[in-house]
Amino acid sequence: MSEASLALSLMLRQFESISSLSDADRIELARIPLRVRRVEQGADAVVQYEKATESCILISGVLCRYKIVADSRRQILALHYAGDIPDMQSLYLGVMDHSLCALTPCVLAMMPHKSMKQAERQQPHLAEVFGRYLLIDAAKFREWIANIGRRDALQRVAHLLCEAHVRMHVAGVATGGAFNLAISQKDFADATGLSPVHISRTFRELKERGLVIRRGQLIEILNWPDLQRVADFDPTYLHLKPEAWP
Amino acid sequence: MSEASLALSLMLRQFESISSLSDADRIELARIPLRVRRVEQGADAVVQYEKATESCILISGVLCRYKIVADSRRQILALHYAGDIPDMQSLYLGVMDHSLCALTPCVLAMMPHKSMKQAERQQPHLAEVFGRYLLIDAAKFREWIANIGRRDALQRVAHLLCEAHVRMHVAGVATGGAFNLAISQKDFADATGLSPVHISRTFRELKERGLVIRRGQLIEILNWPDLQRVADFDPTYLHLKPEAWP
DNA sequence: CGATACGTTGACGGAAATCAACCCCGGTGG
DNA sequence: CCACCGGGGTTGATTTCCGTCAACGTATCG
Repeated sequence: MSEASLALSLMLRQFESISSLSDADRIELARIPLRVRRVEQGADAVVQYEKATESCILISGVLCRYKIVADSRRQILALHYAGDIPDMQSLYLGVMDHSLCALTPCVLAMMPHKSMKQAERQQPHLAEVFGRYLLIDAAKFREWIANIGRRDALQRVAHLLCEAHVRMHVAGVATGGAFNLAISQKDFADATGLSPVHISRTFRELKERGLVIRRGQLIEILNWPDLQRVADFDPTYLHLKPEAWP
Repeated sequence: MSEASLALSLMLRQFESISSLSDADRIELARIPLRVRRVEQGADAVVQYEKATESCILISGVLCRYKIVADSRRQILALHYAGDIPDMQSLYLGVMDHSLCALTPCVLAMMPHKSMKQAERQQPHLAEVFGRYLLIDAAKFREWIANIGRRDALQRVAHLLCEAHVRMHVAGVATGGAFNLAISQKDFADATGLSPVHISRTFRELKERGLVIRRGQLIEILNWPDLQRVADFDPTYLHLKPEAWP
């Protein structure tokens, strides 16, 4: 399968997990021209204050949205996996209030906003789908706030892993009790508001408790029910269709 | 002015601060029937898992969106002031993934989703305005994440006050260097991910540094430029129209 | 092979949580 | 009128979690 057609099928699956698409919707989405773009690890795909004219589908790799605060500390706002559209909001919001960085080498499919708007006009239902996608994006931010604000280190990391596990399964980029998350402990730290050193200790504790093992890039979930319990994970906020969640 | 017409003018001002309305838009918005509802302090206006059929304009009081995590700790996700529409997203997202609580006695104007959808149909531009409003909502969540994740107590409280100051001015519910924020230190704590005791100490430090004084319900800003500097406050994320910000 | 990035571990320090006492103030009721 | 109460706020003492620093190990790569 070519990268562009892979991007299309990932996007379709993504939308079908939260909404329903008609054949006409699918055809219209397929009309959006895709330009493949590679971003090397550590490079920014989009930077804050930029004015965007296209959005991207993440075909492979892990990408994050982040902000830098005063003393150049980084806070990661969201992690994105294959199938995600991390900068959809730029379709409606002119200027970026945060940046996108490739935490691993990434392959993106760029969609011109012009074509996306055109698709919306042809199939108004697509506007609803895009809107729903963005609102669920916001719901994830809300959970992220609760995670950082009111959970301790163990719960934070556990919760992040729970969300990653579910989302990667729904997107069809992971199966079984393990998944690939090739990001560094520094990245985990910036995502959870902790320090890299403490992330190391936290993964040790997760292992000691028999919940999760991190082996290089692989996250192996040893005890899914207990992990959810420890993390206080309730996937309601992902607003998935019941069928989508295996 | 009646409460309902006050609600309308607050809503119009809110939308005009981030977008532009035509006369037709304004007329269509004015057609939405409003039902006034009072919520006493400490009561929930909307609760998690509920299926909403209307959204509200906050006419007066302070309202918050919050989540409860495992050990019944509360995390406030957003503060809302007069003119805000705190549950706009329920227009598109069936089930609530968080609750709304009145931190002070509140007066709300309830808008049936049916009428809002009708307004969108009559004036498609309104759908864009609603969408933009929701995307800016999400942008505030992102900044909230950065605030809690990577700033210390002093910066967090300072940032929260900066945002409140700007938003209340833009909404026209505050003027000059002081504003009314009748919420308890427990509420500040749950908003910033800190403890009430530490909020008390932090306000003391803000006063000692000559930045802000909190006198009962009144927040007096003593040194706005320095407060912004300490808070690392950059209002880009509010996506205001240049004219809106005095 | 060094060079470099990433991860681990231990020692130490610091920011904020917790605990507890106390204060102030507004309401209530004898 | 004043005693009593309760909610919020303040303050100090103590604890805890996590950050920082530093040393060391390990893997990858030119």
